[in-house]
Amino acid sequence: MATIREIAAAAGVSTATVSRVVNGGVGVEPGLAKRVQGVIDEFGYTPNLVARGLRMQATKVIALVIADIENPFFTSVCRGVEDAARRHDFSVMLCNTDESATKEAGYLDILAAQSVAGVIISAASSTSDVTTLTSRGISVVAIGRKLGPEIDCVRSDSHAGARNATRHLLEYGAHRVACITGPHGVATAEERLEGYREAIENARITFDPELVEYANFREDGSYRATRRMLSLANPPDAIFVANNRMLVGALRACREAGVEIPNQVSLVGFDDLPWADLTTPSITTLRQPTYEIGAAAARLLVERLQGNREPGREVVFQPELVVRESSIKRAAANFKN
Amino acid sequence: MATIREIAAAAGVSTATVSRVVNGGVGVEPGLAKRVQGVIDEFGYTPNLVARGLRMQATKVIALVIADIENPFFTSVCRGVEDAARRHDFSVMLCNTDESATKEAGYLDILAAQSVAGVIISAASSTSDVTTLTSRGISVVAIGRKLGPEIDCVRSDSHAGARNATRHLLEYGAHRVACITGPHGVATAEERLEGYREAIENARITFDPELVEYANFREDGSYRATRRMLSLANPPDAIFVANNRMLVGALRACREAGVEIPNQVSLVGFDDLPWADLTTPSITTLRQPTYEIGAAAARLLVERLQGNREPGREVVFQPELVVRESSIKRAAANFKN
DNA sequence: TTGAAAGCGCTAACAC
DNA sequence: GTGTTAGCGCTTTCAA
Repeated sequence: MATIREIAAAAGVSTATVSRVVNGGVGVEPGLAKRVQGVIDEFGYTPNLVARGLRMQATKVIALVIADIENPFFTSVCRGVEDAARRHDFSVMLCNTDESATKEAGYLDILAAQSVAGVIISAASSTSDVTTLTSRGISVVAIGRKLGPEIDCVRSDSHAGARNATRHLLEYGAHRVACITGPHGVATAEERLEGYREAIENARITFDPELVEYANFREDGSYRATRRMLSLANPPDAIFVANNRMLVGALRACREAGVEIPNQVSLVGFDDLPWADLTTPSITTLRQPTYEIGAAAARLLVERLQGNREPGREVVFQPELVVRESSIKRAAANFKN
Repeated sequence: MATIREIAAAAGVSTATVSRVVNGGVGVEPGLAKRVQGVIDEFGYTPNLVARGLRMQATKVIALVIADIENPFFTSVCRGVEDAARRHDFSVMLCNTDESATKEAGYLDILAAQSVAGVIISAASSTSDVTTLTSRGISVVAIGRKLGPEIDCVRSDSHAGARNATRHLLEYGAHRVACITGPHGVATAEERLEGYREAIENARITFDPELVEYANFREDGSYRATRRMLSLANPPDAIFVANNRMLVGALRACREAGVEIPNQVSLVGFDDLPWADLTTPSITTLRQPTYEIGAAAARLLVERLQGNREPGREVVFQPELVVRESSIKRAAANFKN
């Protein structure tokens, strides 16, 4: 691989001139620039990004740290980030923490040591510590929840979404609504539970702890939770499930138990699914603008990298309730019509 | 952020000694090593990976270049790669090419310039050129198809899988089997079509070009293809769909057309889906060991990085036909029982 | 066993 | 407008 020195030698100029040409050619006499560019093309020279990174103390890489790469929510966010980043010549390094605080901390160390330009993070838990990054001047944008007063954040309104979904279930004929939420200490999980609880209390229904379970945001967690709830002496007639992968587990548990959806148990999930309209019954979900969330996060980050020094900004999206068949009990639906 | 010089100064030793301690402490007197380590811990020093990368002309990063991050196949492969890579202290940089040769070429340039240790690539098309990487001594492992005699490859047997799936459809009562495959020039797409064709010809059925369509490996492509086929004067009574995202499109088109599955049209998809058992009817698919494919690719790559110089190796997995409801016509099923 | 010093490839003062 | 040169932080001869 050619280095800048070889190009300089071949073109009969200094490395500084080559560097200038590579970086836009400002302050280089056009004729010379053209000649140098010719040599660059001829050799197929590309600047060594590692050397440039060392010299500049910054790279053109932004990292995206997500909790679960197998969740369509995050992959869509990722596309949003990537498209926006590319427009500003950043490449995106994706790190998957598997919802583990340890893995997350490991990645943050590596990212800091790699001098990434900035980090977009969907923090694993409330104990997540991004000072590793911020203390070295690496900009951070949070997805999902606020990490601090000075850290930009893009999120959707989990609280309102959960409240609306639960109210919807109650309005459409459910009397005993359960909630399966994510892990303790995870902001989105807690907020969604809180929204559920608020809707329950607004409806003057006594909150029943038996109908609430913290699970792991994966299929297996909600599968077990749903099985338990269905075997209760007084089982729920509706379940609000706090993310999309858990919805799959709940659906599977209902199927296996021979429980009819929505007539015996209604179902609403948080986060849409690409196939939510293809099941029988189709699934009512809270849709979030996933791509836009990613794009907004990247935009905020790029602005920081371009020198923006405003205090921590926050972009909040409203989830949209997409009503499908899984939440409309027959009797209630008839009643409504 | 502390540098090696500051640590050296604080410990009263040379940077060489600090470097030795950081890298395992061989050849350093144990007492000294301990003292230096104390200072390192006290300062929270972590070596600058960019500087190390420049000096070593190699980083501890491997890149995974995939065609479609929204495809569960790739995300699962990704997890396999990541877990295997982490065990050898590599971090994984994920690049999504969107099935675009241009994006792919751009990423390969960047990766080369970043001196990544190695690249695992699911090449976008047959024109993919990895010499950018190999000419700089960067090891490459291909996923999906062989990129050259010296390049390791991990793939599943698309040809056999497609043949089996098509034969299965014919055995279970279909007479006019269609095939929706991926883009022209994409190896997996061509091989799956070829396997389909072989099964058709083995069954002494005349190959009908009307029943074959190249689409884009996404929902919308197969949606359009399915609509066209269903409106044919002599429509198919079964469709073999060459990947999982396209299966969704086919399913949706059948639903909208009011076509009953499997009795009017049977369906089989290549690649399993996390929810293939949850639709009504459930979907017959060819399951590939996705996680293992990723893990195997990472293993091959790490071996190369550790000095393995064998000629190009190939690991081939056999897809498993998971028969569910979408491919068993009622009459035929009765007949079989 | 330890240290001095060169140099990885690049950019940006600064000098001309 | 162009060149000289220092130095980013690290590893690694080589000498002591």
